[in-house]
This record gives sequence, structure tokens and C-alpha cells, in this order.
Amino acid sequence: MSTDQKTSYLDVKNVIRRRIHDTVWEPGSLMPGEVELSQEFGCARATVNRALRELAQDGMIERKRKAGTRIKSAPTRHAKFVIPRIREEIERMGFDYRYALIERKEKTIPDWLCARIGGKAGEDVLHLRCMHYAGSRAFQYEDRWINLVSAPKARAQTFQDINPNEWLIREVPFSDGEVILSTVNADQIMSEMLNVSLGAALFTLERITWLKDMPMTFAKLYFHAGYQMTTRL
Amino acid sequence: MSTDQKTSYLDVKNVIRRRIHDTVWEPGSLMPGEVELSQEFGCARATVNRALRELAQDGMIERKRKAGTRIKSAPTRHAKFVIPRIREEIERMGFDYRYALIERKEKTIPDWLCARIGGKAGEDVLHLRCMHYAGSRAFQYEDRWINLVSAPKARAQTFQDINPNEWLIREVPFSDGEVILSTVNADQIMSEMLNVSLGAALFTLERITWLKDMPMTFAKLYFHAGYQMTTRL
DNA sequence: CAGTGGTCTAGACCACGTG
DNA sequence: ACGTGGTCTAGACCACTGT
Repeated sequence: MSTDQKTSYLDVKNVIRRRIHDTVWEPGSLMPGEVELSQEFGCARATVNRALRELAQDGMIERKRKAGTRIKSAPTRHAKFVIPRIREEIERMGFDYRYALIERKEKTIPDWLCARIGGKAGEDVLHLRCMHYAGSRAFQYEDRWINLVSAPKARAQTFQDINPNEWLIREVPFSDGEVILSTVNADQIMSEMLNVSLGAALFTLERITWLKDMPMTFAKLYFHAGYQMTTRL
Repeated sequence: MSTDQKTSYLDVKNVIRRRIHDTVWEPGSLMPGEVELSQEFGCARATVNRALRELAQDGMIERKRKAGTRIKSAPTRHAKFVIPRIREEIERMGFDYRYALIERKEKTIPDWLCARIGGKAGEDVLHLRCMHYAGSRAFQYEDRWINLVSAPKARAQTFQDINPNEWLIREVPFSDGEVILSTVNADQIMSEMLNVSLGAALFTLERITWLKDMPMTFAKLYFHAGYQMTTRL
């Protein structure tokens, strides 16, 4: 009568976590290899492997072939935030989503944008300014630039009835992106658009998207006052 | 002469990703089961399993036992942000990290905090206000509350020479947490502390931490003007 | 070159949740 | 009840990289 349930990768994960927390293994030091651990835990190497793989993904340890696995001295904390599609975010709150194009202009790429996203000088870009509403309330002001070289189809799109994000998702694949969260004091334009007082603290999200080194689009989103992003750890 | 390298879980992942993007399988609909896919790809079920598991983790699909695997209609976009330890963040920028305690006071838990973190009325808490400097420049103002019921050891700690976060990491385990990013206009105190003009837009990070339903600590961090969080997708 | 993690396999049993 | 995903195993080969 042995209560020999097989040891799960979760058990392994937890034990190791505990050991790291209790400094059984010094930060920065090497921990035993997979084979050794699998013997200790009485399970297959694959089980240990999965536990360690996930711990590495969580940023608790660092693994290198031949070098072994070491405890991260500075256990990095990650938080996963949802970057919502605006329509869904608004509808999930129970409001009607409404979109309005304010301006649409083809231009030559400005220098600052060139530097910002790594484009080539002289290329054509499409500049869009739009608003997103939740019911009758202004929700987000969007300042969007689309590279017409890498996304020429945008030329034929008026963006009167579809917002840039939804169009891009449908029409343009992308490989890589960058997101920057920051804040800004509302200037004249934003205060009018978002109906907030001049200087109000606004949450902003900048997003750059590439397709294999080709810059596709740059967007700066200004949220209504009081907007916040939430996540669980 | 067959170039029969074994198909990797990465291959599977990529093909599936492609199919989802190309709407080979309708959003919201069921996709084939693991067995069927493993036959199609000519690999072991474990391989398909890993591919699907990771795709689920990336938010592209949703899996349920017995129900099968379906394509997420609203492919959620996630972004993983690093929640840095302030000392490391500052030192990584090449500055000296300096910490200063401004105020330390034991109190009865205020109502708003009670509601905020789900504590019991009447419990004792420790309220700390501190500053973090990068070299000579103010970097972050911290407003911290520690539950003295769940972390009684905090009573004996002056927090003169160690910042709350580092102490908590060392002394108190935690199971669960919540992070909220938002913005605020600098009030009198913050403008003095962070040396910014009154009303400047500040980036704030609130953090609540629990240990098995026991609220441990609540912190609101106010960053210097111009602070931003960055991540790759 | 040799040791460590990375991955694949084929088969097995289990747990959950739908019908 | 039973089908689907979830996990474990034992063994094998590969790929990277420190020595």
C-alpha cells in the first residue's frame, strides 16, 4: 500500500520554487541537472524538464546547454497585460462603440517618425487621426501612421467606416511589435477631443509594428482621463 | 532520399498560426483534435500537444477537455511587461540608487484601503512614505501600506535602511497579486517630492499583494515625469 | 569533445466536462 | 458514459557551447 501517485511537473515546480525562495540554492549559482533532479524526485526527466522550462519562462531561472541551470539573482517580475481591441473593450463595458475619422492625409514620412520606427526618408505614409467613443463619451484619440510602401493597400481605403486597427488586422500580417506606455498632459487638441481639461493627465499607448524589419505602422493612442490597465500576477 | 527531419512542435505551431490567420478555420469554431492533427503532421501526439498548449498560452486558441480546441474569435493580444525592482532599474541605467524614508506610522486600516484590498475593519496597518532616487534625481515616490496582521514582523522593522519592497521580498512570501497602471496629475506633495511642476502627468503603478486571500500589502508608486514602460510583442 | 538542456516518440493512464 | 485534452514515462537522438 504505497500512496505512489506519480509526481507531477507541478510538484517539481513548486518544490523548486520553494527552494529558491528559501535560498537552498544561492542566487546566481548552479542547480542540479535534469537527470539528477529526476532521480531525486523519482520521475522522468521529461517531467523535470517541463517544470524547469516553465520556471525559466517565469523568469526564476536561466538555462543554458552545457552550462546548466542557474538561479536568477534578480528574479524578474513580469506582468502580462491585455492589449484590448478597442471595440471589444468598449462593448464589454456595455457601451456602443462608435468610431469617427477626423483627418486622413498622405504625406512624406516626417523625420521624427523615420527615426522613431526606422523607415527610409522620402517614403510615403498615410496619416490618420481618429476618435473612438463609448456611447456618447469620448474614449480614445488615435494618431496613426501607416507606411504606404509596406502596406500599399491602405491607399485605397478611406477609413471612413472601419478603424485603422481593425483594417490592419484583416489586411496586414505582422511579425514583431513594440508597445510603450506613458503619460502626457492634455494639450489643446486632446482636451477638445477627449473633453477633458487642459493639462489633464492622459494615459498613452504607443505601438510600432514591423513585418520582417519593414516598419508597418505607428500609432499613438490617448485614452480618456481615468483610464487604467489592470492585470493579475 | 527523403528529407525527413522530424517535424518540430514549432513547425506545427507555425502552420496552425498561419491557418488561423488565413481563416482556414473559422474564428470560434472547433479545430481538429490532437490525434487527427498528429496524423496529418506525421508526428507524435505529444508534439501537437505542446504546440497547441503554447498557442493556448499565447491566447490564440482555447482548449477544453472533451469540448475540444476552438479558435479564439477575439485573438487577445498580450504584452508582457517587466515589473522591475527599482534598485536594479536605476542601477542598470548607470545611476546610484538611493532610498529615503519620509514617514513611518502605524494606523488602523482606513476605510478606503479596506475596500480596496479586502481587509477587515479595525486591523492594524503600517503606512510608509518613501522616495527613491537615481543619482541626485528623484525617481519614484512610494506610498506603501503593510498589513500588520499578516506581516507582523514589519512592526520591528524601521525601514530606515531598506526599502519596503526589498524587505517584503525577503521576509514575506506571497501567492497572488494585482497591478494597475494609471496616471494622475501631480498634487502639491508629489510635485515637491518628484520635483515636477504642479499638475504634471505622472505614471502610477498600484500593486496589491495577497497570501492566500490575506491581503499583505498595497503600494502606489508615482514615477518621475517622462517615465515609460516598454515591451516587445 | 563531452556534458547539459532541447526535443521527439509511442504508449499509457487520468481527469474533466459535455451530452 | 465517453471523448478530448492533460500528463507521465522510458528511451533516444540532437544541438549548442564551455573546456
